Amino acid sequence: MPRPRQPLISRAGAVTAAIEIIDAEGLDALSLPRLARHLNVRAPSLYHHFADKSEILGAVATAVVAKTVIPRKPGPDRWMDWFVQLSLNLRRAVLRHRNAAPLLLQYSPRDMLTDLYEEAARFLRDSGVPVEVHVQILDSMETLTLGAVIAEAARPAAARRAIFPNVDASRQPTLAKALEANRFTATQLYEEMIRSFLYGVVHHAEQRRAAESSAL
Amino acid sequence: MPRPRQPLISRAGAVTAAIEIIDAEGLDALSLPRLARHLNVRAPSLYHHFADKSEILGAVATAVVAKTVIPRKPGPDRWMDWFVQLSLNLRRAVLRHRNAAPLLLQYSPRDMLTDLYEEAARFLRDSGVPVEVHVQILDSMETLTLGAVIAEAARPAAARRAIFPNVDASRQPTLAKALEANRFTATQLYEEMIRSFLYGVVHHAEQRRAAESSAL
DNA sequence: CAGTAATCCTAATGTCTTTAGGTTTAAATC
DNA sequence: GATTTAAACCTAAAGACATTAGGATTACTG
Repeated sequence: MPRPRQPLISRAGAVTAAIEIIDAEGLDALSLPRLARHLNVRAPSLYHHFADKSEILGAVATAVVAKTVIPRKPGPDRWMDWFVQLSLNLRRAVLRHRNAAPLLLQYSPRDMLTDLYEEAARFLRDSGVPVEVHVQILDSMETLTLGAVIAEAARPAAARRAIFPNVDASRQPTLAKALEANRFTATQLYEEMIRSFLYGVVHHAEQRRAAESSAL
Repeated sequence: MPRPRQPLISRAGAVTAAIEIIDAEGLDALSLPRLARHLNVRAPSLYHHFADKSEILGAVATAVVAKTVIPRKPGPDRWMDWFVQLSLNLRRAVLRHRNAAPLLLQYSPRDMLTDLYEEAARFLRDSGVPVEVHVQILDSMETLTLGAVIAEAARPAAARRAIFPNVDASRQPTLAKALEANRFTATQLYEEMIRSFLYGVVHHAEQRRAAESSAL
């Protein structure tokens, strides 16, 4: 076949098609022949636009995370809300393409997010949060958010409704009672996790400061 | 070749060999021919002991998590320490075979851990922690611990020392200062994350209770 | 307008997972 | 103890995949 008037493949188009396949049929279904067929093209042609398959997967990971909405900054007394909202937005973005979530492990978006972290660090500083806990907050927020959302996205469909699957009231009575007493949905559990963590960081840090200064 | 006097393959032996290969050469290096060669055997013979490759991977995931040491219970006033120690032990177990960590996503150990969660729920109850937050604690502890450790294990070797890679002091000055002010190692950050979260859960829950009762 | 580079193709290689079917021996049954 | 059954290995082969080599045609570039 000749070179076409207009390219049949574009990076963006290939990534979009890849995401469609992953969404519809899962990560394992994404093969180069499969992707090529979706683009009315042959598999080897993809190598003119990507070095190899992993480059495609990396681009998919980036595209998924890139759709995260960065919230508007509230006043300095509400900095926690900003982080909570950012986490929720990232969670949404990832869960929109939950089959692609495992890619975020291999193709970490941390490089992509460095500028966002600078912005966040400035926001923390301007909000009066002590600089000693900035890294703790940023690092933990990332592992927490990314880790939780990846783990949640990878959960099989069957186990998605129940928070704990396979709990037998006769064999795990205490756990069963705990499940009855729970009033949170999965999203709320996620938000509470973030919120509790942030609350814990500042208060725990304050405690330690007080203990250290009184020890002098 | 005839049937041997003693089986050449055992499930346990195959799993051990698989872990050795994964440790030494990574997850992608584990193919059935590769595993079979390690056992002085041919690839199709493995199908007499496992239904397919995913069953092997699942067994690997279980074996990795199974080495987690479950700490002895302290007094009820120190229940947080128990959870922190449990998380640290799980982290250790996973990081011992960090290349296998991504398997924990697909082959979740949650089924395996149901009895442990029952034990933990009883411990929470006996320690006087209100039953409404039991599920919150257990669920979050799992996603938090597993998510964080998987994310950390998947981090490329180059980025392992630095907590944030690719930070340029001229382009990200605030973040760079935050990194200077940080006094935690990766393990300590992990422990602090768990501890802050637990601290936050109980205090945040207390706050909400107080707010609700005063609203009556 | 000549030369170079882009964009697609077909063909082929080597690897992988998995199935089919054969052979020998161990275990179970009569 | 003889016979049957099932276990545990094998070779061969099918079908899918990632990737490379090399070729054709057209679009750009000077």
